[in-house]
Amino acid sequence: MASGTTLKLKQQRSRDRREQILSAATKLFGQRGIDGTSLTEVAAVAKVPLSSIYDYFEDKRALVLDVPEGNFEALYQKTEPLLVKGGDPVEQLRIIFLTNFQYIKDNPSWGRVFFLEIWPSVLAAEPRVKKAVDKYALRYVQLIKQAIRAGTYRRNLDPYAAMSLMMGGMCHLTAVWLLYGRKYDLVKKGKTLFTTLHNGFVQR
Amino acid sequence: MASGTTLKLKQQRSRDRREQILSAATKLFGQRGIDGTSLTEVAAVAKVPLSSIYDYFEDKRALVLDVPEGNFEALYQKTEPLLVKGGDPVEQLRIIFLTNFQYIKDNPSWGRVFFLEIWPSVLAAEPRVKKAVDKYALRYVQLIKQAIRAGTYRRNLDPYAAMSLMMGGMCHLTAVWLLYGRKYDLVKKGKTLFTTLHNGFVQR
Amino acid sequence: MASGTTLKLKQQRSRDRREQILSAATKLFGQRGIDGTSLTEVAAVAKVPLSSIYDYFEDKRALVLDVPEGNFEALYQKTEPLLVKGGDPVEQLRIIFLTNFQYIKDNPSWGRVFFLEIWPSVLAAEPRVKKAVDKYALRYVQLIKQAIRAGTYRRNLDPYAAMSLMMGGMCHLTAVWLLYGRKYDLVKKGKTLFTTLHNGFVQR
Amino acid sequence: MASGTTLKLKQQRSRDRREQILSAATKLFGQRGIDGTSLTEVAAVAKVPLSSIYDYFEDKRALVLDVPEGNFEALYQKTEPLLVKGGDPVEQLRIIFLTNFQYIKDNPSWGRVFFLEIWPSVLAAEPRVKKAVDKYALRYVQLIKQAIRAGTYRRNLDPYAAMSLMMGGMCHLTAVWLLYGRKYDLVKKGKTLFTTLHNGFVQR
DNA sequence: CATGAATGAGTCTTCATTCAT
DNA sequence: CATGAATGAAGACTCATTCAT
Repeated sequence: MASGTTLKLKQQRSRDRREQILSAATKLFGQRGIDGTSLTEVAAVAKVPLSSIYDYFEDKRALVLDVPEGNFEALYQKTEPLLVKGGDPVEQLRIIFLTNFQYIKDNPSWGRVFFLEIWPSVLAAEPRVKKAVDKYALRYVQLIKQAIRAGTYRRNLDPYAAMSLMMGGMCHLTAVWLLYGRKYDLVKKGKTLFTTLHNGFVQR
Repeated sequence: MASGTTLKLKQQRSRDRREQILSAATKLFGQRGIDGTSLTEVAAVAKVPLSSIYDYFEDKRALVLDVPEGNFEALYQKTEPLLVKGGDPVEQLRIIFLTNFQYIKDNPSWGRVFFLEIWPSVLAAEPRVKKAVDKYALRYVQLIKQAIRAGTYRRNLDPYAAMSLMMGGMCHLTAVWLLYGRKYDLVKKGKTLFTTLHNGFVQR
Repeated sequence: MASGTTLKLKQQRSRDRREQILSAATKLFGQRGIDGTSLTEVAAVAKVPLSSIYDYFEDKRALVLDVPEGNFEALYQKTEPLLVKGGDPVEQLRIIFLTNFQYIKDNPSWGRVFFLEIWPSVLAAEPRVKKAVDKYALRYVQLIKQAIRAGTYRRNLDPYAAMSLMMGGMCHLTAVWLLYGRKYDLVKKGKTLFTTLHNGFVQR
Repeated sequence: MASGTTLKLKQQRSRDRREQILSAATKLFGQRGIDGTSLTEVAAVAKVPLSSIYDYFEDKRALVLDVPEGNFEALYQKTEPLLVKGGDPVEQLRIIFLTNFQYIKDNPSWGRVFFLEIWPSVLAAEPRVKKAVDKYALRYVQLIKQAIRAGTYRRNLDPYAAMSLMMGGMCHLTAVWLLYGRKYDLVKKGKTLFTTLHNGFVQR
């Protein structure tokens, strides 16, 4: 029993440390960029010995890749409950889009890392991240296709171009928001974005 | 006479070397990222001794900053002749937007550096680059405003959101195009983008 | 117990390496000058990897500054036991002066670095070194003042000029001794110096 | 004739440039130290193309060595007229000593280079400088010996130790004067130094 | 003599990563 | 699992010096 308890405690502690490291990494990567952040710094901020990072992550690359993965997971968990299964595809698109803005607003560090570091970086070609991004993008494409089939969006709308506009717009808006000091309400601007795009997508 | 010729030859040679370095840098920065590219590599690709880089650029930062500046210059020179002064603002917007896609298509290296490295990076906060980018973005904003005033675009269109969609869409489309091996016609996709956005912008 | 022993061993090893580096630096700085000595050379002589130097010293400057500091400490520890507290100020002056010569004789490397590199260099303006030097010089001044008050040294003796003569004489004598191959007995010459100066200082 | 005139003009110009370079070097060496000064900087201050330095000096070492030599020459020319041939050796010693202080006061740059850079540096072992310094020092020794023979200075005075005190005192005083911002009258302090030393040298 | 341009050899410094304990 | 210490490999940058003209 004792050893079982100890084990659990240890596992808990392990998870905590892992989180500490990931969170420190996210913060620092966002602030100074991935290449501008040394593992020594990550360790310092995470209050963990440098070499302990290697107990949780294979190497720096693995750590970098885990940052978006964990956040994508969290984003999904936030989005899922809000989606009314079988509901209007456009409404679902709207929810997904805006929830993402909300998530960025709540986790600007991650926004910074993802939109200014990971996504643009060649790492997006990195299978693990690419898969997550593709999966996310694919969802947009599918909902757009559904909306076309449902007759809400026009027949000749290119679902991929449409998705590019949604993701690109989000990326640009977020980048500007971050670079200029988060002076306005990101989610509100996100709504404007969605409306404008929606106007361009609908059947007349 | 002779010395004049010599001088010209020398100046020509200098310009050439500078171009070689700049071009090597653009290429490598796009391929491996700015931080992932060492000046040693730049020198090797440019077929110039490492220390010669310092004859033309103050330091690495200066080299990095010169990449977008030079290309912005070139982009302007390509765009300007195409613009019919006093013409329809929407048509001008279209030309500027598509010329940019054409330029990227012709200079994918630069597209890579700019859209995947410089623009998203904190460097966009770098005065010199920021100025160039702002100037470019402002042009979009102004034309959109003109189109609103002319009644072509709807009154309640947020010109900045609209610009974000145009630039973000371009960025995303380019990134995907680059990351997935330039398999399709970028300019054509750019046209689709413009049409879709235009549809969302117009007055009904 | 075991871990205690291990810790001590580790600490011992660390101290040793630090000493090795410091000693190599002292030697090389004296031989080739500070600027003429590369950290690569220091590492080689200390038989330590170059990057390990940075485990013990912040940077080259810190290493340079640690050379005089450590030796001043050692010099103090040699001098202190010899001073009879409350004794004759002139006798104390004599002891301090001659102990320094003895220390130089025993550690010519340090003499070289200190008198030919650090003291004359602008580094003497470096707060850390300046403080140590000032403290040392001040001692001379105070003892001279005491001797004046005691009536041993003449009323109109400028204590600072007197100190300059003592320190300058030591510096010059040491430099010559070093540059000309340590051919004579430094301490003996030091005694001559002291006597001559003393003659110039006393009340008649 | 014409060519002769041209030649002379050229020679004059050459001498000027040489002086410019030497003067710039003296200034910069004094300010930043010899190793801290690059030839590029010397060229910039001397307003001469970098490569022209090599038309006048074999290499940096040669330039460094020429700095004290030229100044020793100038110092001699200042001192010589003041010396009454065949006069009292002590008086001559005094004149030489004080003229040197005056020269330093008038040319603090040189003082800095010589006392803080060249003299203490290993360069003093450099034959050319060593010779000049030795010659200068020898003069002191000879005058001191004369004073001993004349019965002014005591029989058992070690002329070399006496000289060390004079030169060392001058060096130390100058260094302090320079490092602490030349706050007091150097020549006046020099007089105090001489008097004190003289007191220690004389026969009783 | 004059000089702009070029360059090779080095310097300090950083950092991801390993390993013994 | 934990961790302090160690290190190899590399990077940005400098500078004395050369050379073609």
